[in-house]
Amino acid sequence: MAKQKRDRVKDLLADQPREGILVQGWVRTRRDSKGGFSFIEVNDGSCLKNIQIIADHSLDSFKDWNKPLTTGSCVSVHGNLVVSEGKGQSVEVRAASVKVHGTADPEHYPLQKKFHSLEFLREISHLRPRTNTIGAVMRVRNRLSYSIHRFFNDRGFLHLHTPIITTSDCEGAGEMFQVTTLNLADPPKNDGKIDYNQDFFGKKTSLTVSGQLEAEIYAMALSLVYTFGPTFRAENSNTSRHLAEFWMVEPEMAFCDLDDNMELAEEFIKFLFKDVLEHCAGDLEFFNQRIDKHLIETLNQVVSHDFERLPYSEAIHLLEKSSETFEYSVEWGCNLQAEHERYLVEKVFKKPVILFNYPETIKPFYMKLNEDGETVRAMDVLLPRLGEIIGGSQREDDYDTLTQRIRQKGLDPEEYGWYLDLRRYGSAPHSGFGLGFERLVQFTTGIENIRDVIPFPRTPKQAGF
RNA sequence: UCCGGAGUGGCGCAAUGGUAGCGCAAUCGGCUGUUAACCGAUGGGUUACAGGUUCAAGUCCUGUCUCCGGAGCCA
Repeated sequence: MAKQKRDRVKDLLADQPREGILVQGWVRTRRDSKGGFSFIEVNDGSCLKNIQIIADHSLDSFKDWNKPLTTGSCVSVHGNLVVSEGKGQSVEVRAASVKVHGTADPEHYPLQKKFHSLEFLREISHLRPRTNTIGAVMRVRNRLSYSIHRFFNDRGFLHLHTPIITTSDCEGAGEMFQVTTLNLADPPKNDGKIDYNQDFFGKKTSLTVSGQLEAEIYAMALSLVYTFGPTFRAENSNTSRHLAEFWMVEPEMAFCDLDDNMELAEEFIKFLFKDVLEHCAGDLEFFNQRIDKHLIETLNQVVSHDFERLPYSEAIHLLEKSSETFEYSVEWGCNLQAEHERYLVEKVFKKPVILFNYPETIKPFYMKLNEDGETVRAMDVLLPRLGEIIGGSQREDDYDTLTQRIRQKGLDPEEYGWYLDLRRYGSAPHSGFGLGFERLVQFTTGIENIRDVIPFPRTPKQAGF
Protein backbone atom coordinates (compact mmCIF):
# COMPACT_ATOMS: atom_id res chain seq x y z
CA MET A 1 0.00 0.00 0.00
CA ALA A 2 1.32 3.39 -0.95
CA LYS A 3 2.22 5.76 1.84
CA GLN A 4 -0.35 8.54 2.19
CA LYS A 5 0.75 11.89 0.86
CA ARG A 6 1.06 14.64 3.42
CA ASP A 7 -1.11 17.73 3.02
CA ARG A 8 0.47 21.07 3.88
CA VAL A 9 -1.55 23.47 6.01
CA LYS A 10 -1.11 26.28 3.48
CA ASP A 11 -2.79 24.19 0.77
CA LEU A 12 -5.57 22.89 3.00
CA LEU A 13 -6.61 26.38 4.09
CA ALA A 14 -7.18 27.28 0.44
CA ASP A 15 -8.82 23.96 -0.40
CA GLN A 16 -12.40 22.74 -0.72
CA PRO A 17 -13.86 20.20 1.71
CA ARG A 18 -12.64 16.71 0.88
CA GLU A 19 -11.93 13.38 2.49
CA GLY A 20 -8.80 11.50 3.37
CA ILE A 21 -6.32 14.21 4.28
CA LEU A 22 -3.17 13.99 6.42
CA VAL A 23 -1.88 16.88 8.52
CA GLN A 24 1.53 16.67 10.19
CA GLY A 25 2.99 19.39 12.36
CA TRP A 26 3.42 20.92 15.78
CA VAL A 27 0.62 21.75 18.20
CA ARG A 28 0.38 25.47 18.93
CA THR A 29 -2.60 25.37 21.28
CA ARG A 30 -5.28 23.01 22.45
CA ARG A 31 -8.68 23.84 23.90
CA ASP A 32 -10.96 21.17 25.29
CA SER A 33 -14.71 21.40 25.02
CA LYS A 34 -17.09 19.77 27.44
CA GLY A 35 -18.97 18.77 24.34
CA GLY A 36 -16.55 15.85 24.32
CA PHE A 37 -13.95 17.00 21.79
CA SER A 38 -10.81 19.10 21.51
CA PHE A 39 -9.80 22.01 19.31
CA ILE A 40 -6.19 21.45 18.28
CA GLU A 41 -4.30 24.08 16.32
CA VAL A 42 -1.49 22.64 14.24
CA ASN A 43 1.25 24.53 12.41
CA ASP A 44 3.60 22.90 9.91
CA GLY A 45 5.63 25.92 8.83
CA SER A 46 4.10 26.11 5.36
CA CYS A 47 2.41 29.36 6.33
CA LEU A 48 1.76 31.62 9.28
CA LYS A 49 -1.69 30.24 9.97
CA ASN A 50 -2.53 27.13 11.94
CA ILE A 51 -5.18 24.66 10.91
CA GLN A 52 -7.86 23.80 13.44
CA ILE A 53 -8.39 20.11 14.15
CA ILE A 54 -11.61 18.87 15.73
CA ALA A 55 -10.74 15.68 17.60
CA ASP A 56 -13.62 13.81 19.18
CA HIS A 57 -13.01 12.16 22.53
CA SER A 58 -14.88 9.09 21.33
CA LEU A 59 -12.06 8.30 18.89
CA ASP A 60 -10.31 4.98 19.52
CA SER A 61 -6.97 6.77 19.70
CA PHE A 62 -8.20 9.28 22.34
CA LYS A 63 -6.70 7.42 25.31
CA ASP A 64 -3.31 7.50 23.56
CA TRP A 65 -3.17 11.16 22.60
CA ASN A 66 -5.20 12.85 25.36
CA LYS A 67 -2.38 13.13 27.89
CA PRO A 68 0.64 13.83 25.66
CA LEU A 69 -1.03 16.23 23.23
CA THR A 70 0.10 19.59 24.60
CA THR A 71 1.52 22.83 23.21
CA GLY A 72 4.70 22.01 21.33
CA SER A 73 4.04 18.31 20.76
CA CYS A 74 4.28 16.87 17.26
CA VAL A 75 1.29 15.13 15.67
CA SER A 76 -0.04 13.33 12.62
CA VAL A 77 -3.74 13.70 11.99
CA HIS A 78 -5.76 11.73 9.47
CA GLY A 79 -9.24 12.99 8.72
CA ASN A 80 -11.50 15.01 6.47
CA LEU A 81 -11.37 18.65 5.53
CA VAL A 82 -14.80 20.10 6.36
CA VAL A 83 -16.56 23.44 6.43
CA SER A 84 -16.01 24.98 9.84
CA GLU A 85 -18.98 25.38 12.15
CA GLY A 86 -17.23 28.13 14.06
CA LYS A 87 -16.09 31.60 13.20
CA GLY A 88 -12.54 32.55 12.35
CA GLN A 89 -11.79 29.92 9.74
CA SER A 90 -13.63 28.63 6.71
CA VAL A 91 -12.37 25.07 6.86
CA GLU A 92 -11.07 22.75 9.55
CA VAL A 93 -10.08 19.12 9.90
CA ARG A 94 -12.36 16.59 11.49
CA ALA A 95 -9.96 13.99 12.81
CA ALA A 96 -10.41 10.27 12.19
CA SER A 97 -7.21 9.46 14.05
CA VAL A 98 -4.58 11.40 15.95
CA LYS A 99 -1.06 10.26 16.70
CA VAL A 100 1.45 12.05 18.90
CA HIS A 101 5.04 11.59 17.73
CA GLY A 102 7.04 13.67 20.17
CA THR A 103 5.79 15.15 23.41
CA ALA A 104 6.70 18.52 24.95
CA ASP A 105 6.40 18.47 28.72
CA PRO A 106 4.50 21.69 29.56
CA GLU A 107 6.37 22.05 32.86
CA HIS A 108 9.63 22.50 30.99
CA TYR A 109 8.90 23.41 27.34
CA PRO A 110 9.92 27.09 27.14
CA LEU A 111 7.61 28.05 24.29
CA GLN A 112 4.23 28.19 25.94
CA LYS A 113 1.29 29.95 24.37
CA LYS A 114 2.15 33.44 25.45
CA PHE A 115 4.16 36.39 24.17
CA HIS A 116 7.94 35.93 24.24
CA SER A 117 10.44 38.69 23.63
CA LEU A 118 12.84 38.35 20.71
CA GLU A 119 15.71 38.70 23.19
CA PHE A 120 14.51 35.64 25.06
CA LEU A 121 13.90 33.68 21.86
CA ARG A 122 17.49 34.36 20.84
CA GLU A 123 18.58 32.35 23.87
CA ILE A 124 16.65 29.36 22.55
CA SER A 125 17.63 29.51 18.91
CA HIS A 126 16.93 25.79 18.53
CA LEU A 127 13.26 26.30 19.38
CA ARG A 128 12.51 29.78 18.13
CA PRO A 129 11.68 28.73 14.54
CA ARG A 130 8.50 27.32 16.05
CA THR A 131 7.22 30.82 16.76
CA ASN A 132 5.05 32.90 14.43
CA THR A 133 7.63 35.66 14.12
CA ILE A 134 10.72 33.62 13.34
CA GLY A 135 8.75 31.29 11.08
CA ALA A 136 7.48 34.26 9.08
CA VAL A 137 10.96 35.81 8.93
CA MET A 138 12.41 32.61 7.53
CA ARG A 139 9.73 32.29 4.87
CA VAL A 140 10.42 35.86 3.75
CA ARG A 141 14.16 35.23 3.89
CA ASN A 142 13.73 32.16 1.71
CA ARG A 143 11.59 34.04 -0.81
CA LEU A 144 14.16 36.84 -1.05
CA SER A 145 16.93 34.33 -1.60
CA TYR A 146 14.99 32.63 -4.38
CA SER A 147 14.06 35.97 -5.86
CA ILE A 148 17.69 37.16 -5.94
CA HIS A 149 18.71 34.18 -8.03
CA ARG A 150 15.73 34.72 -10.31
CA PHE A 151 16.54 38.41 -10.80
CA PHE A 152 20.09 37.73 -11.92
CA ASN A 153 19.30 34.60 -13.88
CA ASP A 154 16.65 36.47 -15.88
CA ARG A 155 19.26 39.08 -16.79
CA GLY A 156 21.91 36.67 -17.97
CA PHE A 157 24.15 36.72 -14.88
CA LEU A 158 26.09 33.63 -13.86
CA HIS A 159 26.06 32.62 -10.22
CA LEU A 160 29.70 32.41 -9.17
CA HIS A 161 30.93 30.47 -6.15
CA THR A 162 33.85 32.43 -4.77
CA PRO A 163 36.13 30.94 -2.12
CA ILE A 164 35.42 31.16 1.59
CA ILE A 165 39.08 30.78 2.50
CA THR A 166 41.37 33.40 1.02
CA THR A 167 45.05 34.30 1.23
CA SER A 168 44.57 37.97 0.52
CA ASP A 169 45.03 39.51 3.93
CA CYS A 170 45.21 42.92 2.31
CA GLU A 171 41.78 43.51 0.87
CA GLY A 172 41.41 46.69 2.80
CA ALA A 173 38.16 45.70 4.44
CA GLY A 174 37.80 45.04 8.15
CA GLU A 175 39.40 42.60 10.52
CA MET A 176 39.54 39.00 9.30
CA PHE A 177 39.10 35.63 10.95
CA GLN A 178 42.26 33.62 10.58
CA VAL A 179 42.09 30.02 9.34
CA THR A 180 44.83 27.74 10.59
CA THR A 181 45.64 24.15 11.51
CA LEU A 182 48.76 25.15 13.44
CA ASN A 183 48.98 24.21 17.11
CA LEU A 184 48.03 27.45 18.77
CA ALA A 185 49.60 26.40 22.06
CA ASP A 186 52.97 25.92 20.40
CA PRO A 187 53.10 27.24 16.82
CA PRO A 188 56.23 26.62 14.70
CA LYS A 189 58.42 29.70 14.52
CA ASN A 190 61.09 31.15 12.32
CA ASP A 191 63.15 34.08 13.65
CA GLY A 192 60.60 34.52 16.43
CA LYS A 193 57.71 34.85 13.96
CA ILE A 194 55.07 32.24 13.28
CA ASP A 195 56.15 30.10 10.34
CA TYR A 196 53.13 29.95 8.05
CA ASN A 197 55.05 27.80 5.60
CA GLN A 198 54.09 24.97 7.91
CA ASP A 199 50.41 25.92 8.01
CA PHE A 200 47.86 23.96 5.97
CA PHE A 201 48.01 26.23 2.92
CA GLY A 202 51.64 27.19 3.35
CA LYS A 203 50.71 30.78 4.05
CA LYS A 204 48.50 32.83 6.28
CA THR A 205 44.82 32.39 5.37
CA SER A 206 41.54 33.93 6.47
CA LEU A 207 37.80 33.76 5.92
CA THR A 208 36.63 36.00 3.10
CA VAL A 209 35.41 39.53 3.77
CA SER A 210 34.16 39.90 0.20
CA GLY A 211 34.01 37.96 -3.03
CA GLN A 212 34.45 41.09 -5.09
CA LEU A 213 38.02 40.69 -6.26
CA GLU A 214 37.40 37.12 -7.38
CA ALA A 215 34.12 38.16 -9.01
CA GLU A 216 36.01 40.76 -11.01
CA ILE A 217 38.16 37.99 -12.45
CA TYR A 218 35.13 36.17 -13.80
CA ALA A 219 33.37 39.34 -14.95
CA MET A 220 36.41 39.94 -17.13
CA ALA A 221 35.55 36.77 -19.01
CA LEU A 222 31.86 36.00 -18.57
CA SER A 223 30.67 39.64 -18.46
CA LEU A 224 27.92 39.31 -15.87
CA VAL A 225 28.39 37.38 -12.64
CA TYR A 226 27.18 37.53 -9.07
CA THR A 227 28.13 35.88 -5.82
CA PHE A 228 25.77 35.09 -2.97
CA GLY A 229 27.51 33.53 -0.05
CA PRO A 230 28.67 33.80 3.54
CA THR A 231 30.99 36.64 4.43
CA PHE A 232 32.97 37.17 7.61
CA ARG A 233 34.10 40.19 9.54
CA ALA A 234 36.00 39.92 12.80
CA GLU A 235 35.11 43.47 13.83
CA ASN A 236 33.99 43.90 17.40
CA SER A 237 30.70 45.35 16.25
CA ASN A 238 27.83 45.34 18.68
CA THR A 239 24.91 46.84 16.83
CA SER A 240 21.52 45.79 15.56
CA ARG A 241 22.85 45.93 12.00
CA HIS A 242 26.10 43.92 12.17
CA LEU A 243 26.98 40.24 12.20
CA ALA A 244 30.35 38.51 12.25
CA GLU A 245 28.98 36.02 9.71
CA PHE A 246 26.48 37.28 7.18
CA TRP A 247 25.38 36.68 3.61
CA MET A 248 26.25 39.09 0.88
CA VAL A 249 25.11 39.44 -2.74
CA GLU A 250 27.76 40.87 -5.05
CA PRO A 251 27.07 41.39 -8.76
CA GLU A 252 30.01 42.33 -10.96
CA MET A 253 29.44 43.59 -14.49
CA ALA A 254 31.74 44.26 -17.41
CA PHE A 255 30.91 47.22 -19.65
CA CYS A 256 29.05 48.88 -16.85
CA ASP A 257 29.70 52.35 -15.48
CA LEU A 258 28.56 53.90 -12.22
CA ASP A 259 25.26 55.08 -13.69
CA ASP A 260 24.43 51.58 -14.93
CA ASN A 261 25.47 50.27 -11.55
CA MET A 262 23.12 52.60 -9.67
CA GLU A 263 20.34 51.78 -12.08
CA LEU A 264 20.75 48.06 -11.49
CA ALA A 265 20.89 48.51 -7.71
CA GLU A 266 17.62 50.43 -7.72
CA GLU A 267 15.93 47.97 -10.05
CA PHE A 268 17.19 45.11 -7.90
CA ILE A 269 15.79 46.47 -4.65
CA LYS A 270 12.45 47.29 -6.21
CA PHE A 271 12.22 43.86 -7.81
CA LEU A 272 12.84 42.15 -4.48
CA PHE A 273 10.37 44.28 -2.53
CA LYS A 274 7.68 43.83 -5.16
CA ASP A 275 8.20 40.10 -5.15
CA VAL A 276 7.92 39.84 -1.39
CA LEU A 277 4.82 42.04 -1.32
CA GLU A 278 3.24 39.71 -3.83
CA HIS A 279 4.36 36.32 -2.55
CA CYS A 280 4.63 36.78 1.22
CA ALA A 281 1.46 38.77 1.77
CA GLY A 282 0.31 36.79 4.80
CA ASP A 283 3.61 37.05 6.59
CA LEU A 284 3.96 40.76 5.77
CA GLU A 285 0.52 41.46 7.17
CA PHE A 286 1.61 39.77 10.38
CA PHE A 287 4.72 41.98 10.58
CA ASN A 288 2.65 45.01 9.74
CA GLN A 289 0.34 44.24 12.62
CA ARG A 290 2.84 43.09 15.25
CA ILE A 291 6.25 44.54 14.37
CA ASP A 292 5.93 47.73 12.33
CA LYS A 293 2.59 49.41 11.60
CA HIS A 294 3.99 51.15 8.52
CA LEU A 295 5.89 48.24 6.99
CA ILE A 296 3.73 47.53 3.95
CA GLU A 297 3.20 51.25 3.33
CA THR A 298 6.97 51.82 3.44
CA LEU A 299 7.70 48.94 1.08
CA ASN A 300 5.10 50.18 -1.37
CA GLN A 301 6.58 53.65 -1.24
CA VAL A 302 10.06 52.39 -2.03
CA VAL A 303 8.71 50.39 -4.94
CA SER A 304 6.73 53.26 -6.43
CA HIS A 305 9.22 56.13 -6.20
CA ASP A 306 12.52 56.85 -7.91
CA PHE A 307 15.52 56.79 -5.61
CA GLU A 308 17.19 60.16 -5.14
CA ARG A 309 20.65 60.31 -6.76
CA LEU A 310 22.78 62.69 -4.79
CA PRO A 311 26.47 63.46 -5.39
CA TYR A 312 28.50 63.54 -2.20
CA SER A 313 29.40 67.21 -2.73
CA GLU A 314 25.73 68.20 -2.93
CA ALA A 315 25.01 66.17 0.18
CA ILE A 316 27.65 68.19 2.01
CA HIS A 317 26.05 71.42 0.79
CA LEU A 318 22.63 70.32 1.98
CA LEU A 319 24.00 69.37 5.37
CA GLU A 320 26.00 72.56 5.77
CA LYS A 321 23.08 74.83 5.06
CA SER A 322 20.68 72.72 7.13
CA SER A 323 19.21 74.23 10.28
CA GLU A 324 19.40 70.81 11.92
CA THR A 325 21.94 70.53 14.72
CA PHE A 326 24.27 67.58 14.33
CA GLU A 327 26.54 66.04 16.91
CA TYR A 328 29.29 65.88 14.30
CA SER A 329 29.92 68.81 11.99
CA VAL A 330 30.37 68.23 8.28
CA GLU A 331 32.90 69.43 5.79
CA TRP A 332 33.91 68.19 2.37
CA GLY A 333 36.15 65.18 2.77
CA CYS A 334 34.64 63.79 5.92
CA ASN A 335 32.84 60.51 6.30
CA LEU A 336 29.12 61.04 6.69
CA GLN A 337 27.83 59.98 10.10
CA ALA A 338 24.69 57.93 10.61
CA GLU A 339 22.88 61.10 11.76
CA HIS A 340 23.74 62.82 8.47
CA GLU A 341 22.56 59.95 6.34
CA ARG A 342 19.35 59.65 8.30
CA TYR A 343 18.68 63.35 7.95
CA LEU A 344 19.04 63.18 4.18
CA VAL A 345 16.95 60.04 3.77
CA GLU A 346 14.25 60.63 6.38
CA LYS A 347 13.94 64.41 6.55
CA VAL A 348 15.03 65.86 3.24
CA PHE A 349 14.01 63.33 0.61
CA LYS A 350 11.80 60.89 2.55
CA LYS A 351 12.78 58.05 0.22
CA PRO A 352 15.83 55.95 -0.58
CA VAL A 353 18.90 57.95 -1.52
CA ILE A 354 21.87 56.87 -3.60
CA LEU A 355 24.93 58.88 -2.61
CA PHE A 356 27.75 58.82 -5.16
CA ASN A 357 31.11 60.34 -6.17
CA TYR A 358 32.81 60.25 -2.78
CA PRO A 359 36.19 61.82 -2.01
CA GLU A 360 38.91 59.38 -2.98
CA THR A 361 40.57 59.86 0.39
CA ILE A 362 37.84 58.02 2.25
CA LYS A 363 37.35 55.13 -0.19
CA PRO A 364 39.41 52.05 -1.09
CA PHE A 365 42.04 51.90 -3.83
CA TYR A 366 40.04 49.88 -6.35
CA MET A 367 37.35 52.49 -6.97
CA LYS A 368 37.61 54.39 -10.26
CA LEU A 369 39.05 57.86 -10.02
CA ASN A 370 36.96 60.61 -11.61
CA GLU A 371 38.41 63.18 -14.01
CA ASP A 372 38.53 65.75 -11.19
CA GLY A 373 41.16 63.60 -9.51
CA GLU A 374 39.45 64.17 -6.17
CA THR A 375 36.45 61.85 -6.19
CA VAL A 376 35.87 58.21 -7.00
CA ARG A 377 32.89 56.53 -8.62
CA ALA A 378 31.53 55.03 -5.43
CA MET A 379 27.90 54.75 -4.44
CA ASP A 380 25.93 53.85 -1.33
CA VAL A 381 22.23 53.06 -1.31
CA LEU A 382 20.64 54.34 1.88
CA LEU A 383 17.23 53.24 3.18
CA PRO A 384 15.13 54.99 5.82
CA ARG A 385 15.99 53.90 9.40
CA LEU A 386 18.22 51.04 8.29
CA GLY A 387 20.88 53.12 6.59
CA GLU A 388 23.32 51.58 4.16
CA ILE A 389 22.08 48.46 2.43
CA ILE A 390 24.28 48.58 -0.65
CA GLY A 391 27.80 49.79 -1.20
CA GLY A 392 29.40 49.68 -4.62
CA SER A 393 31.52 51.37 -7.24
CA GLN A 394 32.85 51.44 -10.73
CA ARG A 395 36.27 49.77 -10.54
CA GLU A 396 39.51 51.38 -11.64
CA ASP A 397 40.28 49.70 -14.95
CA ASP A 398 43.40 51.66 -15.90
CA TYR A 399 46.61 49.83 -15.07
CA ASP A 400 48.75 52.86 -14.28
CA THR A 401 46.13 54.69 -12.28
CA LEU A 402 45.40 51.58 -10.23
CA THR A 403 49.08 50.96 -9.53
CA GLN A 404 49.43 54.53 -8.41
CA ARG A 405 46.34 54.33 -6.21
CA ILE A 406 47.64 51.19 -4.53
CA ARG A 407 50.88 52.98 -3.69
CA GLN A 408 49.01 56.07 -2.51
CA LYS A 409 47.13 53.97 0.00
CA GLY A 410 50.42 52.68 1.34
CA LEU A 411 49.94 49.22 -0.15
CA ASP A 412 52.36 47.14 -2.17
CA PRO A 413 51.46 46.58 -5.88
CA GLU A 414 53.46 43.33 -5.71
CA GLU A 415 50.70 41.89 -3.53
CA TYR A 416 48.11 42.59 -6.21
CA GLY A 417 49.70 40.83 -9.15
CA TRP A 418 46.69 39.00 -10.45
CA TYR A 419 44.37 41.91 -9.74
CA LEU A 420 46.59 44.23 -11.77
CA ASP A 421 46.85 41.61 -14.52
CA LEU A 422 43.13 42.08 -15.15
CA ARG A 423 44.02 45.65 -16.16
CA ARG A 424 47.10 44.60 -18.07
CA TYR A 425 45.27 42.14 -20.31
CA GLY A 426 41.94 42.95 -21.92
CA SER A 427 40.78 45.42 -19.32
CA ALA A 428 37.21 46.70 -19.50
CA PRO A 429 35.18 49.26 -17.63
CA HIS A 430 33.28 47.40 -14.96
CA SER A 431 31.25 47.92 -11.82
CA GLY A 432 29.61 46.07 -9.00
CA PHE A 433 28.11 46.35 -5.58
CA GLY A 434 27.53 44.44 -2.39
CA LEU A 435 24.16 44.02 -0.74
CA GLY A 436 23.88 42.83 2.85
CA PHE A 437 21.31 40.07 2.68
CA GLU A 438 20.30 40.21 6.34
CA ARG A 439 19.78 43.96 6.10
CA LEU A 440 17.45 43.28 3.21
CA VAL A 441 15.52 40.80 5.34
CA GLN A 442 15.46 43.34 8.18
CA PHE A 443 13.95 45.98 5.98
CA THR A 444 11.35 43.73 4.40
CA THR A 445 10.18 42.31 7.73
CA GLY A 446 10.50 45.38 9.93
CA ILE A 447 12.53 43.34 12.43
CA GLU A 448 14.82 45.77 14.23
CA ASN A 449 17.66 43.50 15.28
CA ILE A 450 19.68 41.71 12.60
CA ARG A 451 20.14 38.76 14.98
CA ASP A 452 16.50 37.86 14.51
CA VAL A 453 16.60 37.55 10.72
CA ILE A 454 19.33 34.89 10.47
CA PRO A 455 18.82 31.36 11.82
CA PHE A 456 21.94 31.30 13.97
CA PRO A 457 23.51 34.72 14.51
CA ARG A 458 27.27 35.00 15.03
CA THR A 459 28.29 38.10 16.94
CA PRO A 460 31.06 38.90 19.42
CA LYS A 461 30.80 36.41 22.31
CA GLN A 462 28.03 34.49 20.58
CA ALA A 463 28.42 31.39 18.41
CA GLY A 464 26.04 29.01 20.15
CA PHE A 465 23.91 26.46 18.34
C1' U B 1 35.80 49.19 21.43
C1' C B 2 33.25 53.87 23.59
C1' C B 3 28.70 56.11 26.04
C1' G B 4 24.09 54.95 28.49
C1' G B 5 20.55 51.29 30.56
C1' A B 6 19.45 46.42 32.46
C1' G B 7 20.08 41.39 34.86
C1' U B 8 14.48 39.28 40.52
C1' G B 9 9.85 32.24 39.81
C1' G B 10 9.54 29.25 32.87
C1' C B 11 8.47 34.41 30.54
C1' G B 12 7.26 39.97 31.13
C1' C B 13 7.71 43.20 35.18
C1' A B 14 7.11 45.42 40.77
C1' A B 15 9.44 46.04 45.51
C1' U B 16 11.49 54.65 50.68
C1' G B 17 18.39 49.80 53.27
C1' G B 18 13.89 46.19 57.21
C1' U B 19 8.50 39.65 55.91
C1' A B 20 10.46 39.35 47.78
C1' G B 21 4.90 40.66 45.06
C1' C B 22 1.81 41.05 40.31
C1' G B 23 0.50 39.50 35.28
C1' C B 24 1.14 35.58 31.69
C1' A B 25 2.39 30.44 31.31
C1' A B 26 2.10 25.74 34.10
C1' U B 27 -0.89 22.22 37.43
C1' C B 28 -5.95 20.93 39.36
C1' G B 29 -11.19 22.00 39.04
C1' G B 30 -15.51 24.61 36.63
C1' C B 31 -17.76 26.40 31.99
C1' U B 32 -17.89 26.63 26.75
C1' G B 33 -18.14 25.27 18.58
C1' U B 34 -13.64 27.14 21.15
C1' U B 35 -10.00 30.33 18.68
C1' A B 36 -4.71 35.95 22.53
C1' A B 37 -10.97 31.70 25.33
C1' C B 38 -13.26 32.64 30.19
C1' C B 39 -13.88 31.78 35.93
C1' G B 40 -11.74 29.70 40.59
C1' A B 41 -7.76 27.39 43.27
C1' U B 42 -2.57 25.55 43.71
C1' G B 43 2.64 25.06 43.16
C1' G B 44 6.98 27.74 41.77
C1' G B 45 12.56 32.50 43.77
C1' U B 46 20.48 31.14 47.18
C1' U B 47 17.27 38.43 43.35
C1' A B 48 23.71 37.10 37.06
C1' C B 49 28.59 35.99 39.60
C1' A B 50 32.63 37.35 43.25
C1' G B 51 34.01 40.53 47.02
C1' G B 52 32.86 44.79 50.37
C1' U B 53 29.90 48.50 53.66
C1' U B 54 25.91 47.73 57.41
C1' C B 55 22.61 45.31 63.24
C1' A B 56 20.24 44.36 58.41
C1' A B 57 21.50 44.43 51.08
C1' G B 58 17.19 42.72 45.44
C1' U B 59 18.27 47.84 46.94
C1' C B 60 24.62 51.10 48.58
C1' C B 61 30.16 50.42 46.86
C1' U B 62 34.11 47.66 43.79
C1' G B 63 35.20 44.08 40.10
C1' U B 64 33.67 40.35 36.42
C1' C B 65 30.19 38.27 32.90
C1' U B 66 25.99 38.67 29.76
C1' C B 67 22.02 41.26 27.37
C1' C B 68 19.59 45.82 25.35
C1' G B 69 19.82 50.96 23.11
C1' G B 70 23.10 54.53 20.74
C1' A B 71 28.06 55.51 18.42
C1' G B 72 32.29 53.82 15.54
C1' C B 73 33.61 50.08 11.69
C1' C B 74 30.56 48.61 7.59
C1' A B 75 26.89 45.24 4.27
